[in-house]
Amino acid sequence: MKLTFQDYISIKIHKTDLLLTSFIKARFEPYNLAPEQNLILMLLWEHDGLTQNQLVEKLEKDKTNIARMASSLERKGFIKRIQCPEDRRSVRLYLTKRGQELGSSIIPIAEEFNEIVCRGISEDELFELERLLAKIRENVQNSLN
Amino acid sequence: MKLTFQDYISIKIHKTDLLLTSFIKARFEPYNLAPEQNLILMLLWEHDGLTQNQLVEKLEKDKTNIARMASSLERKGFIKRIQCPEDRRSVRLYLTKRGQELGSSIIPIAEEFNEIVCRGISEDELFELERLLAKIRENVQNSLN
DNA sequence: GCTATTAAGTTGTTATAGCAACCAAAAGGG
DNA sequence: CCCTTTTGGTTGCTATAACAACTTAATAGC
Repeated sequence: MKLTFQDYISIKIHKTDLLLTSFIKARFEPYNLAPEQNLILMLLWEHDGLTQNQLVEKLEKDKTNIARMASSLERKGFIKRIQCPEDRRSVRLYLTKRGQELGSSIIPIAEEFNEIVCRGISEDELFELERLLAKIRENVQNSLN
Repeated sequence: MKLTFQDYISIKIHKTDLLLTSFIKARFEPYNLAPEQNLILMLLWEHDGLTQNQLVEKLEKDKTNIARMASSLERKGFIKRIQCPEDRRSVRLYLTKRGQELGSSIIPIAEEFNEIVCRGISEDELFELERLLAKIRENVQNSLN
C-alpha cells in the first residue's frame, strides 16, 4: 500500500480546516461578518475596549492581521478605533451600537456551529482528538529548535 | 467549567493547520517553493503534462487557485504552460528541467515532514485521528443540505 | 536629560482560498 | 449547420496569514 502525499495527516487537517472555515463563513455571511473578524468581536463582547496588542496576545495572531481585521470591522461599522490617551502608541477597539447588537445573532450561530461539528463525537473522542492535535503541534514546535 | 470559543475544536484544528503550514513553508523556502504549489509539482513528478483542470480535480481546489499557483510556478521557472492542441481551452503543465530536478530535494523533505508530524503517534492513534477528522467533515457536509 | 532600545501599529508583498463575472472553445440539439 | 449550453481558464475582489521594513511613542541606561 503506497502512501502518497494525499494521505499525509497534514493534508487531511488542512482540508478539514478549509471545510470548517467555509462553513462558518457562509453562516456569518448574512451579517457581513468574516469568521476571523468574529473572534475579535467575541473578545470585545466579553470585554469592550481592548487594545489591538491585547488581541494579538489573546488570539495569537500577527499584529498586521489584527490591524487589518480591526480596520475592516471599523469600515463595516461594528467598532470604533480610538487612540489610547495613556499610551499614544496603542489603539483601543470599542464596539458601536451595531457591533454590540450583533452578539445576540452571532453567538447562537457560533454555538450551533460547534454543536454541528461535534455531533456524534463523544467527550472521550473529542479529548483524544484534542490530545492528538496538541501532540502534532508539540512535534512541530520541538523540531523548530 | 465555561466553554469559550477558544476551546472550540474548530479553533484548535485551525491553529494546528496554521502551524503545520508555516513549518513546511519554512522548510521549502530555500527552494523558493510554496507549500501548495508543491502539491502541483508532486502530481507532475508522478505524471507530467496534466491539465489545470485535472489538477483541480485531483487537488480539490478552486480553478482560480490552480491557475494562479500554476502561473507562479511558471514565473519561478519550474513549469511551462502549453495550450493543448486537441482542446484549445485546456492548458497542460510541463515540468522544466529545473522543475524535474527539484523533486530529488523536495520529496525527502516532504517525507521527513510527515515523519516529524507523526512522531510518537501510533498507527491506531493516527487512524483514530483521521476517523474523527472525517467525521467532522461529514457532519459539516451533512448540514450543508 | 539624552540616547539607545523596545513596543504598538501601519504599509507593502507573497501565498492561499473562495466567489462572481467573464471569454473562448467545444459539445449538443434541433 | 446554426444556436444554445457546457467547459476550461482568466481577472477582479475579499479575507486570511506571515514576514520585512518603517514610524512614532514610550522606556531604559547612563
